[in-house]
Amino acid sequence: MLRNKNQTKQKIITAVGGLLARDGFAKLGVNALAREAGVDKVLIYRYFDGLPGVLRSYAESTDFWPTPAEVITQDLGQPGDTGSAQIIGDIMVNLARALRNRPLTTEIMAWELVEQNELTNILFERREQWALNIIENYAFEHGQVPADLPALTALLNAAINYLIIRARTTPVFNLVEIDTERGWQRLENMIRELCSSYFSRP
Amino acid sequence: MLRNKNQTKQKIITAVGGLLARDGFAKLGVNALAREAGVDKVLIYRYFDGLPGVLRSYAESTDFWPTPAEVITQDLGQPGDTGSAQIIGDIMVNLARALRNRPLTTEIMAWELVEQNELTNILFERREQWALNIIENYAFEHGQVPADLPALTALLNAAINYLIIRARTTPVFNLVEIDTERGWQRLENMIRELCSSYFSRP
DNA sequence: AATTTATATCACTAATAAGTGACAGCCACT
DNA sequence: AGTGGCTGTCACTTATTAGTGATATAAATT
Repeated sequence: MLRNKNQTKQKIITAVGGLLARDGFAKLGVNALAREAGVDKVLIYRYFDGLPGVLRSYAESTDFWPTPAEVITQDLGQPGDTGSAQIIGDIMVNLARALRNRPLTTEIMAWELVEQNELTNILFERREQWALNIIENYAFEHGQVPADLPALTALLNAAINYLIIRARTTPVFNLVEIDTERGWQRLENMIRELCSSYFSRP
Repeated sequence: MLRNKNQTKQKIITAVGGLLARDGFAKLGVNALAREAGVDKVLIYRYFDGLPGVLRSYAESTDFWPTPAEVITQDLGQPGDTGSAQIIGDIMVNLARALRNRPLTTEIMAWELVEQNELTNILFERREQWALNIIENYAFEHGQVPADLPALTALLNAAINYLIIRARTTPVFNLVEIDTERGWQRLENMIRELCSSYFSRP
């Protein structure tokens, strides 16, 4: 027993990530968390005032969501800019790849579909902010937003989220392998093709 | 107490639907089910050998998934046929509408993302079968399948599923209202536009 | 060194879960 | 009428959950 409050708090917060990654949100409870952290559960109540408080702290301590730099690989409106369609397509493909490398975020995204809590609320806010930034950047750099950009990104983003969440437990969706690189290549190609044909429609 | 085995079994099966619709899958357990059905829980074990057995029977007794007729409103390859793009777009929009009218199916689709059981397995099989039919019909009627039809329908289908599941608990996704007719109009338009521009790409 | 304060542990309650064994009552058939 | 089997009820065990009050022990302050 380390008589060190901060270190104990840290152990608890770290254990949240461990539990989520290993057993998923379904098994995340006060007892399990205390066991995982190797700490008495009373301390969860004392230091965090219960599980929601732990989640709040955990949310602040981690960055679930990809950074803008991770997703926006082109300088919009700059010399290298290869055009609207490719930019949006790139962003979506990058988002898909970034999320596929974040099993913890995936887990929380799944959670988000079942119940709302501190973690999922924060994830929600960040995503909305993220979407807003893309729209605003795009509008700013290109003068005007085409047709219904929010609807386009909402659809693609929703598809990506679903397939990534789904891939945790199922290898195939609608005849496409969602657990292999090959399958995701097909999906990425389709995302790009959809963007490019949408932006160059008559 | 009705001394009638079949009627009791029926009450239990019906109660599954009621519980799912009202409280969601998270609260579906043996005790809750017995309470809902107004039946002693021992009978769940005697007649169905536990909860999984009930789910199996329930799955056989209900049709979660939209019928082909509900989704395919055009006669493919017939005089009225308005072209590849519109057909696929129609199918997807119809699917979205059909699912939006099936809160129970939505609930089970959400469940499907969290764990696998008899119910979700059956739903999975039907969906794959459904997708296969569309592909085959399409290939048959139009001679050849364009580019990567499975990837296209997988993406659109995934997007639809996600947004419908999501709408249970959240009104907005990526700046689009997913709990109103107006928001879904935007999404439906985008689905159609994506299909039409994809099929008419150079 | 003695006392106070912060840190961690223990032991418990109350609620709920899945699952089981023994019993009560009705019905049909002998 | 009596017997056997089917239908339903009750009472219980075991395990797990969230949450709380009292207590021990290490560290800091006096």
